[in-house]
Amino acid sequence: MTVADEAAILALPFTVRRLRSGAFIAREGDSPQQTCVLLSGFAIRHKLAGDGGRQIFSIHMRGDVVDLHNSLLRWSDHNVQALTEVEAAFIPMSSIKRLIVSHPLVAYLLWYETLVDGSIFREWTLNVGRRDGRARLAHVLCEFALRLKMAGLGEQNDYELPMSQDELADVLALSPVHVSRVIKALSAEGCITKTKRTIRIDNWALLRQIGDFDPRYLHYNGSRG
Amino acid sequence: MTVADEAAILALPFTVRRLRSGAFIAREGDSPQQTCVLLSGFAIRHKLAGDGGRQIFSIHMRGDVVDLHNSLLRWSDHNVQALTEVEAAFIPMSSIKRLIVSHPLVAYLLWYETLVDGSIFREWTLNVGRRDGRARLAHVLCEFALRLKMAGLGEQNDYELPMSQDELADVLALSPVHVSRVIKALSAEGCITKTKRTIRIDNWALLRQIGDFDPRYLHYNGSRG
DNA sequence: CGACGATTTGAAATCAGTCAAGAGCAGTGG
DNA sequence: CCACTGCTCTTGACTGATTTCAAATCGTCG
Repeated sequence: MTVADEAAILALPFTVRRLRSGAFIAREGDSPQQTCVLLSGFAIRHKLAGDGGRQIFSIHMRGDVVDLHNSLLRWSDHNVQALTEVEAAFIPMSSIKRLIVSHPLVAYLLWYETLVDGSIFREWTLNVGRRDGRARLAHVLCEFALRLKMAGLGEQNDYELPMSQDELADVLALSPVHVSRVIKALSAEGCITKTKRTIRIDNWALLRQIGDFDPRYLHYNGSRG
Repeated sequence: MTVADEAAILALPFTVRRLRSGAFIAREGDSPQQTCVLLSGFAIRHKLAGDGGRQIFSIHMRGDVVDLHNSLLRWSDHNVQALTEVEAAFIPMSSIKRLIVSHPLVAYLLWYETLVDGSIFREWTLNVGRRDGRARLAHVLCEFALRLKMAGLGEQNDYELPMSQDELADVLALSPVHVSRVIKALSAEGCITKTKRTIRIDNWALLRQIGDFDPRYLHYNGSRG
C-alpha cells in the first residue's frame, strides 16, 4: 500500500456512533448504505432459520470491518447486531465504492479481510458440523482467546467472553442447557474456570487438543494483509 | 465493466486441463500459484477435522471461479477436489493479481463472486447448525436444483446429483447411514424420487417448505455482478 | 425482601451414530 | 451365462449425544 492509499483511507468521511447492546447494524433483507468499523465493543453476525433457530456466524471486535459482506451485495443476507455496547465508525458505501475503484491496493486489502473472514466461517462450519459439543466449545474458546490477544484486547489465558450462555448456544449450535453441561465438563477436566463471563484457561494444551484447534485458519501473520 | 476490462479478462493466459474424479485442485496448507475456472464437471471444497471427519462447504459447477479464496491468501485453509471428471482452465495467480490492480472493476466483480460464495457458506452453516437431517437434505436438494438451472446444466425438477451418499453425508454433516434414512423419509412423503444419482422432485412446494428454503441467499438476479 | 433473568440440575424423550449383516448392481474373467 | 469381487446402499438393533421440559438455584438490582 502506498502513502496515497493510506491518505485516501484516512480521507474517507465517517460518523462515529454509539450503539446499545442489541442494536442492529444491518438486518437481513436491508439494502445497506454504509459500512462500519468497530472502535470498541463486540458485534455478531447471525441468521434465523424458519423455525426461529438462530445461528451466529462470527463475533467481531475492535478493528474489524464488520459489514463489507453485506454492503457490497444488493441486500443483506444476514443480520449484524451489537453484542455489547458498541462504538463504531460508519462510512457511506458510495465513498467505499469510489475508493475501491480508484485505489486498487486498498480494494485488495479489504478483499483480503473478507477472505480471512471466510476462512474463519469455514472453520466454524467444520466445528458445528463435525465436532461434538465439548470440542466445539473448546475450539471457540481457543479462537476467542487468540483473537482477543491479536487485537490487543486481553490476555490469552484470562478474558471476558462477552456473551450469555444462550448466545454461546447459538454460536455452537447447541441448546443452552447443553452449553451449561459442556462448560461443566471442561471445568471438571481442569481445562477452564468460568466465573460469570470470565474465562480462565487453566490448561491451554489440553483445551487446544480437545478443541482440535489449529490457528492457521486465522491467517494471522503479525501484520495485516 | 468496460470493453477494456473484458478484453483484459480474455487476454489472461490459461491452460486447460482435464482432471480425474478425486484429483486435488488445492490442498490445505499449499501455497497456491494459480486459480481455476470450471469448464465442466463438479468440484467440492472441504476440510478435515482432527478425528478424520470431513465437512464439505460447497459444490462448484461450470463457470465457477473455484479457488479465489485460497489463492489470494498465503496458504490454502481448505481442500478443493474434483468430484467428477473435470475440465478446468488454470490461470497463474501473478496474472490475476496484475489484473486486479490494473482493472479495479474486474477486481470488484471477482470480489463480488467471493461474497456471494460467502453468503452460500453462511446458509450452509445455518443448515448444518440449526436444521434437522430431513430439512438439511431438502434444503440442499432445492439449492442444487436452482443452481443447476441457473448454470444452464439441468432441469429444476429432474437432475443428476453428482455424488455418493457418503459425500452427501459430508455435505449435510450426517452419517452415511442416516442420509439413506432421510432420503427414504423424503421419498415416503412424496417429495422426491431418487434412483441412483438422479433426483426427481415430485413436490417442489413441500420440499421447499421442509427445507426452509428461501433462495435469496444465492443473490441471483439474472445476470452476474 | 422480592423480582427478574441467567444458569444449573434431573428425568424422559428424541435424533442421529455405530455396528454388523444383507441386498443390489456393475465389472471381470472363466 | 455364471460365479466372483468390490462398491454403494439399505436395514435392524443397539448405543450415545443432545434436546426438551420443568423445577430449583443463584445473583443482581430496585
